[in-house]
Amino acid sequence: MNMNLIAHKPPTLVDVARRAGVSRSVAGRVLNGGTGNTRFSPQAAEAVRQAAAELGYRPNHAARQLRGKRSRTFGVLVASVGDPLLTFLVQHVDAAAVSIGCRTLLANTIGNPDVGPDQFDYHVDDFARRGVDGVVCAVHPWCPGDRRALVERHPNTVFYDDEQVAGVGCVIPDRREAARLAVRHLASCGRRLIGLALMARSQPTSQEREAGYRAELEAAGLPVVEKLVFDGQAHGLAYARHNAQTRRWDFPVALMDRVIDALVRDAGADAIVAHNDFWAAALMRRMRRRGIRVPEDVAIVGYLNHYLADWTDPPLTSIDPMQTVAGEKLVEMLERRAAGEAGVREGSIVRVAPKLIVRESA
Amino acid sequence: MNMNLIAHKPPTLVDVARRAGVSRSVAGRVLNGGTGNTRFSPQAAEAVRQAAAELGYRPNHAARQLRGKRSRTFGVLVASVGDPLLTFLVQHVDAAAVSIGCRTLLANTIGNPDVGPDQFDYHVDDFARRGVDGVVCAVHPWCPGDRRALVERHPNTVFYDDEQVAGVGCVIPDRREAARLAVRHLASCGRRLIGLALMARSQPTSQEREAGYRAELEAAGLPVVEKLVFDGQAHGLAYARHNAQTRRWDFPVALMDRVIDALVRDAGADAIVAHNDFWAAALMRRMRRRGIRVPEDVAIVGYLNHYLADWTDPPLTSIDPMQTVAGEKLVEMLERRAAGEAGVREGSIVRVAPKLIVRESA
DNA sequence: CTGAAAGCGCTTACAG
DNA sequence: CTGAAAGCGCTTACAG
Repeated sequence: MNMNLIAHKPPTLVDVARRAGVSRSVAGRVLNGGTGNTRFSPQAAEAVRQAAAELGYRPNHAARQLRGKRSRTFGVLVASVGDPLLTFLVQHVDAAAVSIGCRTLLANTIGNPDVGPDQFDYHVDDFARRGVDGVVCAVHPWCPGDRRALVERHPNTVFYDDEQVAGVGCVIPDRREAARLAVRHLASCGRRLIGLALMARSQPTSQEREAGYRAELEAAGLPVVEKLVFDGQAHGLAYARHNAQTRRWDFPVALMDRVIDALVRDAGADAIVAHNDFWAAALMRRMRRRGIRVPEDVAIVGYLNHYLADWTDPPLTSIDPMQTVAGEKLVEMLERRAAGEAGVREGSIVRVAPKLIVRESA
Repeated sequence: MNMNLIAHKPPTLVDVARRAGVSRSVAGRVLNGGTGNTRFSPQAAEAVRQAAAELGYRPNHAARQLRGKRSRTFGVLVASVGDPLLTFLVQHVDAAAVSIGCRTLLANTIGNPDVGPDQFDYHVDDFARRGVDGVVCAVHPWCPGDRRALVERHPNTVFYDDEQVAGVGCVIPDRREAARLAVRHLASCGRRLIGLALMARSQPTSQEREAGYRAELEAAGLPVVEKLVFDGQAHGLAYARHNAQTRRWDFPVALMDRVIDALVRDAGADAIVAHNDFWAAALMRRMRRRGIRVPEDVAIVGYLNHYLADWTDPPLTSIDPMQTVAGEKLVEMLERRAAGEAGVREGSIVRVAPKLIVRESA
C-alpha cells in the first residue's frame, strides 16, 4: 500500500502478469478479450482479472495504438466550437462517440487569432499524427479549407451539410422538408400570405428551402407570389461574419428592416418563415419597434431550434434540423467504416428529417 | 508517385533516415530538435529535413508518447458541452491549448443517457489511459463526481469556479466585483432602488455577489434595503435542471413573477441585477406582459454575456465573467506544471476580473 | 558527429 | 493451454 508513495507509475501488463503468476501473453489474452481469444484456462483468467482489479490496471492507449489497434478517436472539424449553428451537432457527435467507447477530438478551423487565420490544414495534419479513426467535417461550405486533401489524408471522412466532395459519406439536414413543415404549420394556423426570408437565394440550400416552400404553398392551395420571397443577397451583406476580436458572429441587423419593408409592408405577409432563429429573433424585435405584433399580426417560424428560441419574446416556434440525429448518423457511418464493415468509399448521402417545435411566435 | 496507390502507410523515421542516407538516430535528433540536441552536422540536418519534407513525414504521436513524451493533450471535464453556462470557457480553453501546440479532450459528465447518468469517473479513468498532461475540471460544484479521486489520479488538475478541493489550482470569476460593476453602472445611470435577484442565497457564490452589491451601494451612497434582495431558494425550485430527454436545461420560469412581485411591485425597484442572462431574459419578457418597460421603468443587468444577450428584447446589458481570460489562465497553469516549471501542488487561486458590456437594457 | 542498441507497453503469431 | 519472442515507431544514453 505504501508502494503508492514511492512510485506513481501506473501498473503495466507485466505487473499484472507477475502478480497473477502467469506470462505477459496470457495476461494480455485475458484482458484484451478480443475475438475468439479463449486460449487460456479459466483459472488463469480468474487470477489475471483479480490481479488487474487489485492493481487498478488500465491498458496503455499509446502502446495499443502503436501495436496497430484503433485509436478510438474521431476528429471533428468545425469552424468554431462556439459556433451557435453547430453547438448541438458537436455535442451529439461526442455523445454518440462516447456511447461506443470512443472519443472526439474537436478542432476549430477559425477563430483562434493566436495561431493563425485558418487552421484547417493544421488540424488535418494533427489528426494524422494522432491516428484518428475517422473525421467528421462540419465546417461550413463557405469557410476555407482543402476538403480534397482532407479526404485524401483521411479516407474515412464524413461531412455534415456539405456535398462539395463527391462520393464521400455525407449527412444533410432536409431543408426542403423543413420549409414544408413551416409552411404547413402556418397554413394550418390560418395564415394566407406566407413570406420566406432567405439569406442568399443563390445558395443551393436556399433553393432547396424555396422549393419546399413553393411545393407546400401549392399543396395548401395558397397563392405563390414572387414578392413574398425575400433575397438578402440582393440587399447587400447578408452573412453573419465571425469577428476574431470578440469571437462572436456579427449579424447584419440592418437587413431586418428591409425584410419587414418587403414582406410585411409591401407584400402584406401575415407570416414569415425566417432564414434561421437569429433572423427570427432580430425580426421580432424590429417588428415590435414598428408596432407589428407577433404572432397576432405576423407569425414567425425560425430554423435551428437553438437555445435562443426559448428566450426570445415571444418564444420562437422553430424547425429543429435534428442535429441530434445527424450526430448519431455521422458517428455510425464513421464507425462502420472504421470497424471495416463498410467500404470507405461508400459515399451514401443521408438526409435527416426536421421537426417542428411549436412555441408562441406561430 | 504511383507508390501512393500501393501502400498508404505513412512514412516513418526509418524511411526518412534511409532516404537521407543517415541512421535513425541522427534523423531523430534532427527532427525532434529538443534541447541542445545539436549532435549532428549541418549537412546531415539538411539532408534529413529535405527527406522528411519530400516524404511528408509526421512523427507518430503514440510512439513518442510511449517513449515517455507528453501527450500534449489536456482533458476537459464539463457537465455538458452544450451547457450554455460554459460554452465560452470550453471554446477558449481549447483555443489556448491549440496555441501552445496541444489539444483538448472534451468530456461530458452528464447528459448522455445512452451511457449512464454520470460519467465523471469513466472519463477520469479514460484520461488516465490516454495519458493526458493535465485536466481542467469545469463541472459545476453541484453536479456529482469524485473530485478527490480525480486529483489523486491526475495531480495536474485545475478547477474552474470550484474550490471544493483545497490546495489545488483554481480559477474563479470574481463575482463580488461583478456585482459591484453592475451596481456602479446602474447608479451612474441614476437608478436609486437597485434590486438583486439571487438564485440561492445559501450558495457561497451568491453571498459573494451580495457582498459586492452591498459594498457598492454604500460606496454610491444608496440605501441598502433588505427587501431589495430576492432569494429564489426561499420560493421553491430555483435551479435550472438538465433534462436528459430534450438535453436542454429546464428553467424555473414561474419564479420570475415572484421576482417582479417582490422587487418591483413591493420594494419599488427601478433596476435589477439578475442572477444571470437567462433570468434577465425571462424577467424582461414577464415585465413586458405586466406593462413594465425595460429600461424606462426598470433597468436590467444580466451576468454571463452569453450569445443570448444580443438577441433579447431589448438587448441585454450584462457582466462578462471573461471566460476567455479564465480559459487562458487554466491552460497556463496546466502547462507550467506539465512542463515542470511549477510544483503540481502549487494551489494558487486566480480571480478573473469581470467586464461590463453595455447594451440597451440598462 | 554518428550509429548500433535498448526499451517504452502492448499484441500476436509461433513453438511447445 | 502456455510462454518466449518479435515488433509497432520513436527516443536516448552509450560507445565509437
